[in-house]
Amino acid sequence: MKPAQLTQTISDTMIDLRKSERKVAEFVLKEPLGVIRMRIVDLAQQAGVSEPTVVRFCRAVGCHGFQDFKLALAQQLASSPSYGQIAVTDTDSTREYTHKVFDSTVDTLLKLRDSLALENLEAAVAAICNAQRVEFYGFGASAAVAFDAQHKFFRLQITSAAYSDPHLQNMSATSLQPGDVVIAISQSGRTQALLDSMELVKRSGGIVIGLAPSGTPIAHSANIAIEIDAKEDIQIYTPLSSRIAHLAVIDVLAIGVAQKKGPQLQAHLQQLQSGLSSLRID
Amino acid sequence: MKPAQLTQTISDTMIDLRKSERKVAEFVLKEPLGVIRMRIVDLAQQAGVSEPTVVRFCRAVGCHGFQDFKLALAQQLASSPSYGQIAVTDTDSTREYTHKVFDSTVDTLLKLRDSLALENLEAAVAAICNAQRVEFYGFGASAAVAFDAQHKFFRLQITSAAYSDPHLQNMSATSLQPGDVVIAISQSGRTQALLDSMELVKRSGGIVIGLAPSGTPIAHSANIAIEIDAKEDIQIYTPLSSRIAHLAVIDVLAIGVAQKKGPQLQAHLQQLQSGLSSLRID
DNA sequence: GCATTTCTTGTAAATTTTTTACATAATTCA
DNA sequence: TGAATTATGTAAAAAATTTACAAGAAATGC
Repeated sequence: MKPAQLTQTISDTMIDLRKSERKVAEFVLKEPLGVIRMRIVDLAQQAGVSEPTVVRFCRAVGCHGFQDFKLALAQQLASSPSYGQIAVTDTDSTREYTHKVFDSTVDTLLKLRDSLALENLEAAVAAICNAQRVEFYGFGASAAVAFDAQHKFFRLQITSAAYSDPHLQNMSATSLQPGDVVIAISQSGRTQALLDSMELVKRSGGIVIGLAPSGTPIAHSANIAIEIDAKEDIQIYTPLSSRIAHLAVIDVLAIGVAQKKGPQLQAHLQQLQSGLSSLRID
Repeated sequence: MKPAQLTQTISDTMIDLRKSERKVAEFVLKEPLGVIRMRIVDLAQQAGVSEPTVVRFCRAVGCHGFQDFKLALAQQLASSPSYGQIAVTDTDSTREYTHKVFDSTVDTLLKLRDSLALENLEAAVAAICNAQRVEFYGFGASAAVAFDAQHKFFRLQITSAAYSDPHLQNMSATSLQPGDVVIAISQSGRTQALLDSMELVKRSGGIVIGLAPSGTPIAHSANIAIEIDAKEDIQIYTPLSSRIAHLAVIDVLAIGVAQKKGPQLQAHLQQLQSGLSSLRID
């Protein structure tokens, strides 16, 4: 019924439109973000046509009326915030680049949310719950993610460790028991040393969960691949959003495990909390 | 400005609402998908209240009026298909909590984006650019943030270190030169050991940038406070979103520094990139 | 426990916004 | 070029939203 991509429909319908309706179409495509806050009179004026023409345009693109049209447009724009150009330039003000950093991060997260393979997540959660030991391997920016993950899972009463040193990884990998889990984290998906460690894990009978971009060697090599295709900012600084994307996925795994472990955990966490409070001041 | 996750806002605001407004809130949360196609009369009737009450409800949750409210709701639903009526399947609960993690993270980020004190960010960037050394201190979950930050700033050709050990922090703090910068990261804002380290830094003439919730001792004690009030998930696990919020702020700082350092950096980063590629496979 | 004040909520009116009806202008085709 | 057709705008009607206000409920003080 409702076209998923309204702007697409508008482009497609364009040739069938009358001259003044086309003016409306062009204006909408040029400034879709502005349109969703406009009244019909504003849009009519700005497009240089009369109000009924706007209504006729809305009907022509398959909507029931103007309100209906705005709603559909708003929905489309909500799912692709990238409509507003996100790229930090030299001349950006503090406010601008702050917004851009947040917006692009949010954008990455929303896209990732909808592209995650749920069955792999479930498999990963199940594997983690069954493991005696859970370890996190990562280098560079992924090392910080690994340590964060370790901290988080440790709190969930899971024996976990994080290694960012290939020697330590190798040593630990060879001592794993069948069923133990290693989560290999890589933003590039192509780190040779990590692949080597993964090989050792698999030889020990361990299960490797890979957090890496799809189609990369690490995603292929993992027993359970959680593919994370965060749009890399190739500019000034590397793994920015992708790192946060990885953390979010770790969070999802942690929640999944927490849910599975159930209420036994609650008591433990409360205890932990009271222990921590002695380190804090009022 | 506009709440990203309207339903979240509605839940949060619920306690402040009057009885009949709450009826509207409950109805909206129960059937959000239906509401976006309703007129104000329909919603009023179905919720069992009068039309002005609906308008008052819309205002109470931060919208300008009913239309505005519907628009915001539509936008959220467009980006959270989980709200759509989907038959309960085996994968559904996974889907649900996955969405919750992402949605609440996004929510936190957007709220933070609009509440950051820009002038403090600018002051922080300026301080970092002037420093000979930049160090990151944090414990627990904030330790991972500190290491991530260290990694990021190191790439920007800034002599940086990260310590999550109070002894190392103290030793390093006493050896700082005036003008050097320490970024103290705390999700609680009340870690005693961190406050002690900060005191030492200040005695050495160093500048302390504090990343902590507003109104906390660490925020007060810092020379430049960047207040981060991420809604803590009191549930199963602690610092979840707040940790990502801290990372995002670090990103903003890094961008700010990168921008100030200007193009001289570009060449350096390219060099770095080619160096890294030897560690990766094709 | 009653009177007074304050806060809630609905009714009805006013305003705003959208849509329809119709007339005029523009275009097409013979 | 002129009749027919289509396109567009004007103005009025309808619909929807918002405001003003009054009645009712709850809370507070005496």
